[in-house]
Amino acid sequence: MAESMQGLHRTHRCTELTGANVGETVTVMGWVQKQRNKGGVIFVDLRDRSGILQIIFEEDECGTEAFEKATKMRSEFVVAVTGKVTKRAGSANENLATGDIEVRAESCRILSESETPPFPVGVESGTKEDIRLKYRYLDLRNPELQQKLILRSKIATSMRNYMAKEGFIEIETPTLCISTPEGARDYLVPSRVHPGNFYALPQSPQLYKQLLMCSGFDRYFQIARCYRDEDLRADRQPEFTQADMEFSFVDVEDVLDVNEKLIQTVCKETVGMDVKLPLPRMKWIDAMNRYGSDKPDTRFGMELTDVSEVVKGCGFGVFTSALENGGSVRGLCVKGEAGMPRKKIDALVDMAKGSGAKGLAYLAVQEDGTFKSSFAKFMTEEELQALVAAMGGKKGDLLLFAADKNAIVWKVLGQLRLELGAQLGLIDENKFNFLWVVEFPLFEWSDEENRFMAMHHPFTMPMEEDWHMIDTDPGAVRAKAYDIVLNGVELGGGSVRIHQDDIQEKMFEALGFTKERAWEQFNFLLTAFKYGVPPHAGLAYGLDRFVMLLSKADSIREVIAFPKNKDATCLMTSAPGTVDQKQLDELSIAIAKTEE
RNA sequence: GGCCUAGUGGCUCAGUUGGUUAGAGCGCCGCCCUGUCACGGCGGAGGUCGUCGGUUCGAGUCCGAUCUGGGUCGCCA
Repeated sequence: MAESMQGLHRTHRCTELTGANVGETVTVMGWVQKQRNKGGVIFVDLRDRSGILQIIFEEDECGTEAFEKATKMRSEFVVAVTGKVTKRAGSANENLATGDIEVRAESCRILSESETPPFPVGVESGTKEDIRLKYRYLDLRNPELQQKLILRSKIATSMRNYMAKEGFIEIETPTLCISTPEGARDYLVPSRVHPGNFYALPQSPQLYKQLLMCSGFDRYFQIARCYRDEDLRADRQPEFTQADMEFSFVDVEDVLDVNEKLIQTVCKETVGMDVKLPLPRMKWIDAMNRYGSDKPDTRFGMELTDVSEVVKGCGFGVFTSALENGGSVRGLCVKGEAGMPRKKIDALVDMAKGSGAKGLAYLAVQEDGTFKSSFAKFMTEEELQALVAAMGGKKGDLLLFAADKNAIVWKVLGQLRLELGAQLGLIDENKFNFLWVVEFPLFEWSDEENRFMAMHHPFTMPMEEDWHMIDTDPGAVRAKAYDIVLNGVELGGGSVRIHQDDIQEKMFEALGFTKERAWEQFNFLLTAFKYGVPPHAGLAYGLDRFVMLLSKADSIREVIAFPKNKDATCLMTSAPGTVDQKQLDELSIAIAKTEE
């Protein structure tokens, strides 16, 4: 029987009470974490979002009625207790913030009873994630999870405050938008009023914020929900949150400068971390050459080495044919791992194949100076020695090589590097390495589409010094685009936008758009640009990832209150679900039968 | 869509080369206990091993399919 709380007022949260409150009569409310019945005395650990407080029930003090209720209290009952704060008579509990005090109950109410929960609540239980997601509201009672959401709130608040102070105006943009073709798949929303027409949920407020610049808002900021209908990962959800900004009358430096200070401020205010400025910068090409990634984890070394020149003309066909096809040969030097068991090496080879390599060549420099290698027989001793020297290989080192097109070699070795870094414990988990990656290519070639695609988006400003190559060698043109990377995770990215119509036209041309098609798809933006557009630039953070990293969570799901699983299903609500025929009819939608 | 991985009482797990009534800890229920806080003591309930099919005298244990969760590749301008 649940009781009313009529006439009761909570005076404190559990851990708001300290020794200073001894003697006060207080009323606390929360969930029963644990009841310990000693017969004549009952202890109840009461939990609220602040933490845990011990309540003690003794029949002489609280009366028979309250004592009887305390007897019935079970885990997750919601109770209210009024009593006097006292120093504990017994020993203190050092594990609790309130471990030296307790509340001696004078009366209590059971506000809500609870069935036995499906898994232990409020503690680390090791319960599988699908069960926890189904009962997310219970899992969220866990203090660790609560702390992550509280940190999220602090980060968002800190960002807002900073941006406001810097003169940014927070403006909401629509979530019912027009679908645009480039980029990720859109989530579509059918229009009832316009049968056969669809809104798209925004993948980002990109175009709107550029229009706001056209409107003269000068500095815009928004914490915006975004949607992408692509397959999920540990750090990807179908809906996620961007901390989004745009500036007028600026260039790259201005954007980076404000954002460095933003990062410094947020880190200091939320987790007390000091971030030294300026943040390091790395050109995209250097990031790829050194780390095989455009979001390098610089917490450890093991950088890639390009040995193309060294193996040119050697006897190993895999290497030479890769070079002949315009590719490269690069390697990783894994210190002290010459003795790595064959099985582990094979696993690395499989991993390399999984990311597109045809194979992975290895060479172990054994302690006696001899080589154990998958390709030594194809090369002369001199060639091998030169290769080892180029790699900086010493006795006891394991050298791994990939030979292919640059894109594949980078990817394979970049991934192996991360895997080995993790396996060998090279990563210092206490480091927070922020890094700007700048001078991204403007385009990347798509084999699938057989054309150049915008690496960032079609409104990204090329670097002026590269513009002359737009016709002759578009792949070599760099963009005024930048990413902010933290510990190997892309935290955010942005660019300077094109505000000159001739450049924009050329861009569309390079991307294979006809003028008509470009106008068809981006009509509103291109029209707006005809009426006076300021030079502008911006950046957006993946807020979820930011929180994930600052809270040291393993998955973005831990910092989102109600996340979806990897198939984009909500295990709690079962969304997405089917709808009534009536609803479909109103939307003029027929479901194509899917074969079993 | 591909690959890897897991699926045994409410939770976390064990389960040997396939062999009689499938185990443990926690939790749960009952009784006892006035200083516990991973409380303690005694007693008890609860699973047919994700599902379907196959091999076998016999399957949690082998095979096939399938479902569900997680990771990953493709994908994510």
